[in-house]
Amino acid sequence: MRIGELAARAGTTTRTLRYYESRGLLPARRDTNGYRTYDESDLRLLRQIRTLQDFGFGLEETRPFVECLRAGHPEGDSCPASLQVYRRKLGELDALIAELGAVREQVGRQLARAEAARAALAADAAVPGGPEPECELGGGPR
Amino acid sequence: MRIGELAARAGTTTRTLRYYESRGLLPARRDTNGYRTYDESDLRLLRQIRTLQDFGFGLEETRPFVECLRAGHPEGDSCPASLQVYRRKLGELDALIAELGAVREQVGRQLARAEAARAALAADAAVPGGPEPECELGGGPR
DNA sequence: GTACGGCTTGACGTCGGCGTCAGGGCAAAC
DNA sequence: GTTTGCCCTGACGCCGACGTCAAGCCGTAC
Repeated sequence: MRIGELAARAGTTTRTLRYYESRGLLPARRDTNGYRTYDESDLRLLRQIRTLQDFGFGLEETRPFVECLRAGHPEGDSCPASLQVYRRKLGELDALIAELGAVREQVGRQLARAEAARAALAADAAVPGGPEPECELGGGPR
Repeated sequence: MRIGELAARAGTTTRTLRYYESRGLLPARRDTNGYRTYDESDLRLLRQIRTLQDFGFGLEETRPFVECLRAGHPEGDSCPASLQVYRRKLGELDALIAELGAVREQVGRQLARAEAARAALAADAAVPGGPEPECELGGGPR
């Protein structure tokens, strides 16, 4: 099969395949007119790459999986190097999720605080004789 | 104060301040020799920007906060536009955290599966007369 | 013949937030 | 006078995974 068909079957683009080839990740045979030629095994490699990419793996991180498959192993993660990538990724994910969770909490607190401040201002404005607003925001009369 | 001092006091670089200025986020007055001049209020604006940047906000997302402060409000998040940014960010964070959590789970399952497969192979290799391995990994005959 | 779709290589563009140089000016210290 | 330190503008570099355009070849259909 040629590059367009492979791209379509993997749900990607020809540009992407040429890029992978330029990175040495998915080399192609050439037929007589210079066109790239692929077979079903290439489709498997490509799908492995795409799956990992969808997980957020960098291209280089997919290499051990691809080489594992190319070495004849039944799965891309049948090799120790692939397992190492999995483990490293899990650690990165955990760290990132923890960090994002902390940020989320911080932002949530800031929002709650700011909303409470605004609510206080509004209440002040609504109560005649209440505290004076600090600026044009509250817009209360004096 | 000049650019170097402001940068130092905010824990950032002069390059960063010039960049913010180029984006219209933190304009500077100029003294007679063309040097940028800042005051304490600029330091407040800058610290607001930096805090949000540390939270992962994009530069454009910090703009409402900066403009809020510049308008004379006591806090960068005293304005509705800032609250909107907070809320949008919370949504993005929740979505991202959920997505990363799902990925983490998937990767964790893949790792567990792959490790189990390797353990099975090792056990097979250790037990004479056990099941045959599939490839040179286990190295068994057929 | 020619029009068309698919293929080729090469190279620049994208996005954000700066880093890092190149080349030169201003002011104070020695 | 000259060295030192800070300042200026302008412009390219970076990172990743491609998108997109340019210019041209291959083969088939009309």
